[in-house]
Amino acid sequence: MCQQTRVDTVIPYYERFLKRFPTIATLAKAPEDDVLALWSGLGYYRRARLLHKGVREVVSAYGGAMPSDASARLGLPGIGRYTAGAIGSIAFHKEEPIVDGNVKRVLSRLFVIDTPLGRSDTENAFWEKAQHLVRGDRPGDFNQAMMELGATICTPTSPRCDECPVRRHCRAKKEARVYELPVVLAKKAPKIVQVVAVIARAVGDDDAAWLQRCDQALFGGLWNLPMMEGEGRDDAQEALRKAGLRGKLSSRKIGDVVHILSHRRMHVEVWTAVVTKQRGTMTRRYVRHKALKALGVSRLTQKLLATGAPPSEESCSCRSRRAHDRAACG
DNA sequence: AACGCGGGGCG
DNA sequence: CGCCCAGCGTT
Repeated sequence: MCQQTRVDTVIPYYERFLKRFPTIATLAKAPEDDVLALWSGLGYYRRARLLHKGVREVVSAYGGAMPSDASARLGLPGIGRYTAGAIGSIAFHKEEPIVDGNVKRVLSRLFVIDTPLGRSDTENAFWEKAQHLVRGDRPGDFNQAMMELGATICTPTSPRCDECPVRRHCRAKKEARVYELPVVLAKKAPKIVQVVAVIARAVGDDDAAWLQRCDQALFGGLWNLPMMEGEGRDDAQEALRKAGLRGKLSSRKIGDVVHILSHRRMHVEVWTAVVTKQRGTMTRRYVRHKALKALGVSRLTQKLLATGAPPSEESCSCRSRRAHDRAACG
């Protein structure tokens, strides 16, 4: 969960997740929908799918116990250098390094590593330094201390060098280059995408909306509304058709939603439709609002569904459940 | 060696 | 509004 996501954001998800899946066995046994349901809103949903896949492999290939061997760990889905090192150093007390965003900042300053982040030579330099430093009988504590140092003292914009326990060893401080490190390359501007989405309800049943589980890269494994790139009524109609639905589209869009991702800026037109009743399949079906929390759903989908339901008092914990369900599905 | 992949909180 | 976060897998 902590891959590219702040610890403070993760904590409530983590608590809920471990309450529901306290062991490798329970997680391995669970359907993917259950796993994604608890991940909903956290983002980077591939992490959840890889975790699930990895845990199943731990069961099938290693008898349900995380392998202590480093290369075996690295071979598991979802486990890269960082996670392998975290497990190795913290769980197995092995002298394995950890390099995360915090550690990169600390090391780049400590040793003046001034090549750009993300470049392989730069990244290798970090791992080499970290590997060299993690010596002793408490590698887990050392690694966590490095991350903590980066999180609390050696911060991106306002480092507190006067309080830094390793200030005397810091080459960047000595050379007054702390503020120029690490070197971050300019990131590409997010691509703007115009999208139409349709909240489709069956005739005589306004309590459920048609969702389909997509497997493509964006929001893979999650349940989404019929959606496609485009704008206007014709494209909304096309989205409905592509979803395999027949029915009447609303005369106008009912709203617009802007959704910001790190690499995309999505402008979404929200339409509604009343469609002929239809049986669902494994990957597409009507979902009642109450059943929504049992499935993986992105924030975007939550926003889109909420567009048809102006918040009465509180957004989620309504007293009148039925009215809320009805409203939230358009 | 680059790039795609969410979402939120803070300056 | 921009930045960056206890990264990983794919191309």
